[in-house]
Amino acid sequence: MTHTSTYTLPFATPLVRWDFGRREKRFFMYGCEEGQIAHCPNTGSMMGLLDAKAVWVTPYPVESGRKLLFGAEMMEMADGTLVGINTHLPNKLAAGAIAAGLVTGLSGDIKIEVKFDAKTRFDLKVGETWVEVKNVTLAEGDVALFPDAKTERGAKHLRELQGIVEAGGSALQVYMVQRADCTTFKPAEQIDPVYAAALRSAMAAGVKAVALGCTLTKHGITVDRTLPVVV
DNA sequence: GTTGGAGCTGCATGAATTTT
DNA sequence: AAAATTCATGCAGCTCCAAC
Repeated sequence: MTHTSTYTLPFATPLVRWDFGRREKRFFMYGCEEGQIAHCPNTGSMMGLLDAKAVWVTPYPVESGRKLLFGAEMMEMADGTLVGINTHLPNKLAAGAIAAGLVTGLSGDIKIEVKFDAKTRFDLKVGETWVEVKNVTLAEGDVALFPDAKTERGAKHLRELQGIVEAGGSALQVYMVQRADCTTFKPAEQIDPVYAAALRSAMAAGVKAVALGCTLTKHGITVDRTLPVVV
């Protein structure tokens, strides 16, 4: 490959920057000034992101009916790195990136939130390949890490993907790295060794894994490169 | 009888706060 | 010290009723 295609997901309106105050009770992001309260759309622990110097928020229209008129989208770290925290976006980003041809060896119709059986659904199905997407926000140096907290579910998903491959199917795990300062991806061995082992096992069985890197601005998120997955 | 949609309930989420 | 509660939101899975 001599060049890489990209995919950009623009924000509906440009984000607004607040000096970061604190996160409270899971759902609230406070700026430093009076009245700066935003909904936090990230269900995770957000490890490493809560000493940010700023939070970038998207304004919601009054007629949206939301109680909070802002939603947090990105954290700005001390070194200026922007980290996307909206856990609803990775599926769209992955679908767009795949459609744009960023992931080699994948083709066919892209469907979102596809039922696998009565209990399980996967984030995407591309042609005959089942795809699970994870949002990555944690990094150590230039290494992106997942998960940022123990995730039994995540390991379960990997075992399911492995089951698909062992039954003769095709499966892919996508890590959507919503920050621009990483050059490789690794499972977070220290945080969740069970997950790391499950990833190695799945990959050995033939589950593909790819990490996609993003560049973020107040106008949108661009998926612009792949990162090597090192296990 | 069958289908579709509106509208409701309940679940899931993590951590601080409050109650027991 | 442990258990329950709270917070906003999205979504799955219901029910109910109207339109065929």
